[in-house]
Amino acid sequence: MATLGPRQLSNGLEPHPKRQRTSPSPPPLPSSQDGRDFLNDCLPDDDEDATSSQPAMVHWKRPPPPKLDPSSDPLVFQQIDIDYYVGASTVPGMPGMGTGPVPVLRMFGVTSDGNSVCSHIHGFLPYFFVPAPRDFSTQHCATFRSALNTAVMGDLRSSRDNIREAVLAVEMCRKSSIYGFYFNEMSDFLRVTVSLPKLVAPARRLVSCISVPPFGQIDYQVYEANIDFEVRFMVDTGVVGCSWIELPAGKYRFRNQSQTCGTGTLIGGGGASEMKPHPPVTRCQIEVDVSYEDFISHLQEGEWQAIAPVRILSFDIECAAKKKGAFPEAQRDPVIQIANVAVLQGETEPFVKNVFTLDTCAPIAGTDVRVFAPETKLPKYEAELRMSEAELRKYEAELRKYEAELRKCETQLLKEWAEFLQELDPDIITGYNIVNFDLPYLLNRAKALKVDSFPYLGRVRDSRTTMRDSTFDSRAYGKRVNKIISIEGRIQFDLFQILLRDTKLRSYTLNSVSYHFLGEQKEDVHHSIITDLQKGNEQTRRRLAVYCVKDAVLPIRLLDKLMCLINYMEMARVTGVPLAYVLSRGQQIKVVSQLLRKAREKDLLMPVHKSEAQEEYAGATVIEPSRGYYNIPIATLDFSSLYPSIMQAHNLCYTTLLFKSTDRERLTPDQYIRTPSGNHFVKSSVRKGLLPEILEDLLSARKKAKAELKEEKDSFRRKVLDGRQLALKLSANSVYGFTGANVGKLPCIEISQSVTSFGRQMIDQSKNLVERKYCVANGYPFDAKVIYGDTDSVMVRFGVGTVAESMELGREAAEMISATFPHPIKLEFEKVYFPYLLINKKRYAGLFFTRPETHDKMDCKGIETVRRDNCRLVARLIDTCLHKLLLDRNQTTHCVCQTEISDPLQPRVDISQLVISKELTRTSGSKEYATWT
DNA sequence: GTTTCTACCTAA
DNA sequence: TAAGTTAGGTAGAAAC
Repeated sequence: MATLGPRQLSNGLEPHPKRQRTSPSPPPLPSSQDGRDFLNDCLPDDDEDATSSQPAMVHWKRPPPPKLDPSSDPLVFQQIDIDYYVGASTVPGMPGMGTGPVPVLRMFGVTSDGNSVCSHIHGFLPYFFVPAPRDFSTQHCATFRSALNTAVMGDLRSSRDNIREAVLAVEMCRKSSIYGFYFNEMSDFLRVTVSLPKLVAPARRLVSCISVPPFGQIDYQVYEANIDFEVRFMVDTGVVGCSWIELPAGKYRFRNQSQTCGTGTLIGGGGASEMKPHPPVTRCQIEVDVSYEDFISHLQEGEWQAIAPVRILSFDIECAAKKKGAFPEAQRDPVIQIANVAVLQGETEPFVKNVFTLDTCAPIAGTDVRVFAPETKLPKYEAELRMSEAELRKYEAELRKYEAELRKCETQLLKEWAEFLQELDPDIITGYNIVNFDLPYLLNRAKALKVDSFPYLGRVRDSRTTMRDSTFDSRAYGKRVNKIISIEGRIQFDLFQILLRDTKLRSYTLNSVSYHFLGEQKEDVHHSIITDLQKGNEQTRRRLAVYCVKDAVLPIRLLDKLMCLINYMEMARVTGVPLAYVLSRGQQIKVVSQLLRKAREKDLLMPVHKSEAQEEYAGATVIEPSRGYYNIPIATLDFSSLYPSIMQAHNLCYTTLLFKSTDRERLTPDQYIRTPSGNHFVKSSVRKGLLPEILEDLLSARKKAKAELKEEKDSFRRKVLDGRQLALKLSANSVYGFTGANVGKLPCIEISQSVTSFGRQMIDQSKNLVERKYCVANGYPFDAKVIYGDTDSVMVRFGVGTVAESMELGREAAEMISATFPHPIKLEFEKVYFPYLLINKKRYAGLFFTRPETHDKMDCKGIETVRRDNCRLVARLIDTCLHKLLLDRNQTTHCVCQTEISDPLQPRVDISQLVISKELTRTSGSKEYATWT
């Protein structure tokens, strides 16, 4: 699938009419302190074309959409956002027709030619299940529906919003619960369909309150009543996040290409009643209607793995506080600049680079400067003492006039920026902290200036962009307070939030992040001088604009380097959730999405979990460390993907869990297992668990990523592939976490405690096996000893003196031990540490060898050097100590240490006793000093 | 002056 | 509403 190049983009497009080139030949760029023009690195110069009246970076409209004939041409696009709205019923032959408002799903996406698409999807309705009462039959469905409908409608009272029917259908079906093994037997369930997603909650609550004769009131366990509507839809229609969607010819209907769809066929089957086409409601180039039963979601194979030429806009704003150095307030302080950079996914050069400036600004090479300047100039201010009263009054009047004009300019700037955004029509909006700063500031500022046309940044024309606060509290990510900004159809891909989620850095300023990932500093304009630069002249404002543009360029470059978009799209595809979920939600929803898909294939239902206080359960073993400095090689053996492999090997799943001893009695002993924690599960020969299947999928995807990693030469792309395989591993690991999630969608302590109990048993067994085999009694020169181990690893001192010998024994031992465990459990030799400093549980360091010749790196775990809750100086000091201890063993320091390390096997040096008194840490100039004892 | 609890962060 | 897990080190405050 070819991506769209800039050449095609500009084809036939006029430059933006409002744009005025500020100068035909830009003056020289200002230089940074070291004399190097730091911007040349990222801003391509278009000087060669300086005399042209159509400079680069001004064509931002999308290519014109092709003329499609819906009766013969399919419409194919990559969907990037899915949501729903409540609208009037439009599709004939669907349940709920004519009963009032119905939910309509919406897919936003991009075609391979770079056209934006919105597809309204009709006819899909929310539902949930309850077990059918004993002796229930189809003839009872109507009574049941009516009783529940009455209850829900009564519950709605004043908030009915024209809803005429709440419960649309009650049907019988054969299903089984996912939770527990019931001999593969199906039983009768009732599928309750309601007219709107928001009615699921009251219906689910009231279903246990109604009395349906002759069954009476029943306290139902409800199933799948807690599934997000989008996820429900995607699971049922086989759509995964960011998949390619094909609307076959004859199955969809245009809203905005009246010239090509004059007599389009009706959606939902050849009824005689010709429908009037709906007018378009979005700003997408192609807007269509389709039935939820009539589209194809392509599996991510072959050409359907491609990524459409998605438009990414990065922007950054500058605002100037009235008071120097104060934090700007949108109520009072103006937005003085907005820089915008746009690229197509897959390309490195931006096709738009501009900056909106309040007041004049000198030209910047390669950047379209759009000036919003007042006619009058800022009046010259002389020191008060020198001005006469008349002069002062005149000055103040001029100042007021100037400021009023400036306000008008700012209003215009905001207005035109919103228009620019709509014309550019980005699929992805990025930047640095845009969600919690730039966007709220712009929205608040537009409100303060009464720019009524501003807060319409989404793709739905009349839908206002709104803001609200939300808190995200998870044990894994901690508590986070964020703004939620509604920009329908565009994904807010805030790089700051992404880095906060995916990385653990000491500092998250754009500057330090750029340095960390791009090896490049951005020279910060300190916020205290922004106001002065703005109050200066067109050159000082230009300087500010250059920084502003750079702040918009950097997120794009970071996004590209870290391959964030691709990785997130991959994650959405693998786990099946919408792209936006990967950014804004936790791990659980991904597991739920996968679980629901697998369950659906087998007619299994997920119960709604009633949250009650869960018991705590035991986790992993940490082998008591034999603390010390080891001057001989230590081999490390690891179980790869321990918990996932345990779940696979022992078929641990909701669907294989045996609750009652009476159930076990119906099985032969070879049909089930007892886990070390005393729980029982049927073997895969009886029924294969869903969780093991999901894990197989994830781990095979990981294998693929690792294979690609092996082929990849570019070091940064290697890191990215490494990141992907790590993400898949994390996803696989979170399957275990999901079953143990205390406040979760479906915790199952039997599974999680069985997993950890197997793990404990395995690490014990590995320790025993290796120590029992590699001993003097068996003819080996030394008694091997496991000096440490944590969860899935054992560190073995074989006693041999060389890395090569240690590796040889390590490989052999790993193979020997692996053979004692069922597939796919595998203990692998991973590395040798030599020398190795074992300080404490979860605190150690060593030189890391994967080949006998040279060490790969110095590996530090849990020590101050890798922790972020101490000052950098402490980390550096400890790092130096570790270098001296591990690397310069025969240097001066060695002597210092040597007095304490007489016998390498007898620990003397305990680095944890190096106490650093942080109070004595001080800073002088650019250097830090520490006093330590 | 010791023990206990809490916050924070990391290992796996 | 939605939020992966337990084990465990270290530092400093609070409790005894």
